[in-house]
Amino acid sequence: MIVATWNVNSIRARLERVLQWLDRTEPDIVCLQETKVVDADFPADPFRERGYELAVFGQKAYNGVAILSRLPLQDVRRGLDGEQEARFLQARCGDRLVVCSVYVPNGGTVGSEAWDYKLRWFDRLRAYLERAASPETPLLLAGDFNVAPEPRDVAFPEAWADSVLFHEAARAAFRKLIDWGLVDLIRLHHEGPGPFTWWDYRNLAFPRGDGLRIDHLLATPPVAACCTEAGVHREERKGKKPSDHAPVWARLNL
Amino acid sequence: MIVATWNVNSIRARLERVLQWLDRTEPDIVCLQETKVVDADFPADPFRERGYELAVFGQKAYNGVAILSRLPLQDVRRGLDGEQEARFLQARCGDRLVVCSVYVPNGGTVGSEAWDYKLRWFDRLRAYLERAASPETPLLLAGDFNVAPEPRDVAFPEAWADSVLFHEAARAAFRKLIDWGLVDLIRLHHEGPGPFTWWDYRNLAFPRGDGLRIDHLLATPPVAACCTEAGVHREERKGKKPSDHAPVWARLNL
DNA sequence: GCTACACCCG
DNA sequence: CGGGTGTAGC
Repeated sequence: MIVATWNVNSIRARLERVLQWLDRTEPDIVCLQETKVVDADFPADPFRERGYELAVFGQKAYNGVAILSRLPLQDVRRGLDGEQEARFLQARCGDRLVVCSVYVPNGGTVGSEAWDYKLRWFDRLRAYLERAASPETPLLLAGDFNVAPEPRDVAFPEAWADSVLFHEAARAAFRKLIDWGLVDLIRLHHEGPGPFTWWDYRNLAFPRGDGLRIDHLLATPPVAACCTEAGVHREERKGKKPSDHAPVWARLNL
Repeated sequence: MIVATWNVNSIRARLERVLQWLDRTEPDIVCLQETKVVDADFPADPFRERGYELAVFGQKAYNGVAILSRLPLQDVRRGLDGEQEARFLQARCGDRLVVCSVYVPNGGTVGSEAWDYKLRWFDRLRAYLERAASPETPLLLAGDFNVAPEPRDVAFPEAWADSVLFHEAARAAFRKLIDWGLVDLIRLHHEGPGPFTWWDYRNLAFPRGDGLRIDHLLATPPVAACCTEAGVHREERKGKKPSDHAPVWARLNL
């Protein structure tokens, strides 16, 4: 089976591209972020027509997460410890695999209130895992973590050193999450540098090759053990009306 | 030769549709209205590539008129008696034919200040013709006049009787303009009702057939005498991203 | 740059 | 409804 995550930067603005990618990729499970739509307006029908069950958790203008699954979706949990922002959505796909679609706060600028919120959000996510999950059971955390964990995850690390996406404090928060018991599926199959998953819309970042790897598929060891392949669909950052993020995918021999 | 007028409701939003229509229609002269763009941002290159000379007169958010011509453009005049609003543009196309792209004020609501301005604008246009033109020389006034002159120019005349587009005072102002010495080229070839040129974006006006004929090709007798055919490209109101206006065209055996 | 949003306008 | 404007967020 194929699992994937994609920050689509508005599911309504991106619908045609997402559907075409879906038809080409045929993933079994997809986590979406920044859907930017309230649940009543989520364009569910084209996904249902393609055989997916949906769990959606949206809000008015920002954020918004969703899970598409060809396996039966159950035990849906919306929000991290009952927060109102639509950044966390969990569901069980099929018998055992628990999947979380995650959109970590960007952090604004280093030192801001938003920055504090981002670092705390990592702590709260780790606390949630400690209390509600176990590294021994099949769990997939997929989403936009807004952190490039290591220098090889940044095309020009020096230029990004003080940014919210690569600041040492954000990387430390990400590492603490990993240390709970998660495996970075991309790094099982790619040494790097890259593959990158995000290029700023501004400053010609994509043509200049100024990418970061901030979208991740993180899984517990029983899931990671059966990951045979993983990658990034970089071509989705090209052409007309791309998201600023590319999809990240992994093949699981479950 | 073919002459045409089209209120495009933003040349930037409509560019692809206008170019495709141009390639299919191959008009020699086109008057555009509601280009909604300052001259520096007018997308001139695709028109030049197709063999047109351009005269443009635009402003920031509203209005904006342009003339495209395969014949040499000369003697360009911008604005009606030096007004700032981009509603009038005149040029000579080729040796003798003078062409004006005209965007008459809508008029807001009957009785408003905008309504007064609309009626006066017609007076000023007539005064301009009296002082600067002659019914004996080749002149084409093409544009959105925001007036349906007669009941046969409105699909549901009773419903529109008190509107700014069909109010008796607006029709009288239009008639006075015609009486200077202009011929309505569409009415040379169509008895009506219709053909209509505008359907409100709101209230499902197009599917309900609720159209008005408010865009006109008005010409002096020497031009009208060689008009062999005229019509409205109603299909341009269909499909994706249509303008609310359809192009009006005429064939001149000049 | 490319999303949203609110507002103005026909 | 579908253009324009501006502002905010990333």
